[in-house]
Amino acid sequence: MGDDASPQGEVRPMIWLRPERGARGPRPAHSRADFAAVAIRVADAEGIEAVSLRRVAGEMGTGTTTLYRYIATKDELFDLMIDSAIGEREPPSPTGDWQADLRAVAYAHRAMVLSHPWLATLPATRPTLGPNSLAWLDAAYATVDVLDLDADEVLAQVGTLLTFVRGHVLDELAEQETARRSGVDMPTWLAAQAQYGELIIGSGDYPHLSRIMIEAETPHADDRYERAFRRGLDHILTGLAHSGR
Amino acid sequence: MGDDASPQGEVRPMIWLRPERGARGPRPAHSRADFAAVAIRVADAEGIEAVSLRRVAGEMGTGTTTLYRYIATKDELFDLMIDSAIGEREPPSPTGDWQADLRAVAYAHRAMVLSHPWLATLPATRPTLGPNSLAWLDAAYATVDVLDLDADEVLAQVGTLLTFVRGHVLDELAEQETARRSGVDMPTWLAAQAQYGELIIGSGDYPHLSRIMIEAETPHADDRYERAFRRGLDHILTGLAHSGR
DNA sequence: CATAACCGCATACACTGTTCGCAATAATCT
DNA sequence: AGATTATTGCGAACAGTGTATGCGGTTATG
Repeated sequence: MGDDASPQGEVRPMIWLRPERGARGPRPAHSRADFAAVAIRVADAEGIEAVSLRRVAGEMGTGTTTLYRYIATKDELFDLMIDSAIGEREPPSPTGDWQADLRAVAYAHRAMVLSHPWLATLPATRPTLGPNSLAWLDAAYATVDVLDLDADEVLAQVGTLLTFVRGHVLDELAEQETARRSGVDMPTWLAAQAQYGELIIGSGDYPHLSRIMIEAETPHADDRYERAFRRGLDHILTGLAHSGR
Repeated sequence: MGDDASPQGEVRPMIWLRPERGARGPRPAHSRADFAAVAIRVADAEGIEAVSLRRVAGEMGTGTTTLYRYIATKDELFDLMIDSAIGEREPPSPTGDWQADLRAVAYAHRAMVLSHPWLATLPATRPTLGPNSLAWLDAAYATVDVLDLDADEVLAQVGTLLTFVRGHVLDELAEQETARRSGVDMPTWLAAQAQYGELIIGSGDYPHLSRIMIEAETPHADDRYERAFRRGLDHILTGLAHSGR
């Protein structure tokens, strides 16, 4: 019988494969980029949870379901937002010093996500494959392409780095995002958090955790995330340098 | 007037600080753990998006709004799920070989998330601070506590590692999760994906990306994620070993 | 010039998280 | 003991969501 074991029918081609407008009908009044732009504005100002189809449509003066002439699903609107935001910046161009270049890519990536916090949470389990995302990925690969490593090694190295960056920014944003979503201001939230810390230490369980919380200075510094990021990068780049043969 | 500049009122204490039941009223018919368990069952079977308050309540035979006697918000149900799932496994106990121990922690963490895919996406911007989560964190710190590094170094090292693990598992799950959510089976989805790959290569933009896609062998291997994970870990551990003085 | 494809949109549907109010219950205070 | 008070379970209702369907007007193709 062969392999027609697939119960489901066709896959809808992803948005990047569908033409922006059909060849027949009237000229569309807007563009994908338009909708992405206003959605980004809303997300930046009020958080990703404020982005609803009705809101975006309203903000642009069109009927709600008009959006479905441009996207097939809300997730596709997110795809547009992501790729559009990534397109705001040019990926740094390689200088030949691969360590410095990788650092630059990492910092640029971090800056990008920090300026659009919703970027950190959205692509969680959705690959971002729009043209701008691909350009950045290409740039990342370009920086290590000067070494003559085999392709698999390059893949692993860039993968490790980008993976770390994403994870780090998630941590970095967790704090302020949680505070924002719970609707309290940072000082209040930090105080509540500190109180819980005391309780953890006082409980006597978690001895190692407690020691760190007491002794470490980094968590109290204003630039703690900056420092954690640099240190993490150091660790990874050192690792890369020592394993490239 | 002092510093009442905080416009918002009180912070609702997080769920771990509120008693499981009040001292006054009738004995509750269920427990937080009960609700967490059934929510986990639903999420495992049908994905996190199938977890709604009505569904969980119905699955347990209670009225929908009864849930609000146990949790204050849906996010808190997620908190319970996360900590409960983490509690299914004991964190590995240190042997003294810190490199091997960190590896063990990393692999255990990965296994945990792979067995409950929704764990990867949920805690995105929400810190998980339940008792079981804290126990795991403590275990992670314990493994590197044998070295006499200063607290800040420990913090950075463990942070780097866990950050990497989380990011990696997100990648690892992205593929199957996207396929699942779009409702097609893996072969169909992979075929569609490969077609897009051809297009990327054919376009001529993205030269470095294309080279990797063509030359690398890892992406075609069945155990590609296994290998990527081991390689990433190698990079990081090497980095840690060389920077710990 | 008929036909077919496409745009914008109003209506409707099934569902979501959450608020409110009320009867029943159990611990506490007088 | 009896009155008081905090809590539990829950039905009803609300404001909001993403999306399917169908219809009249618009544009290009045969």
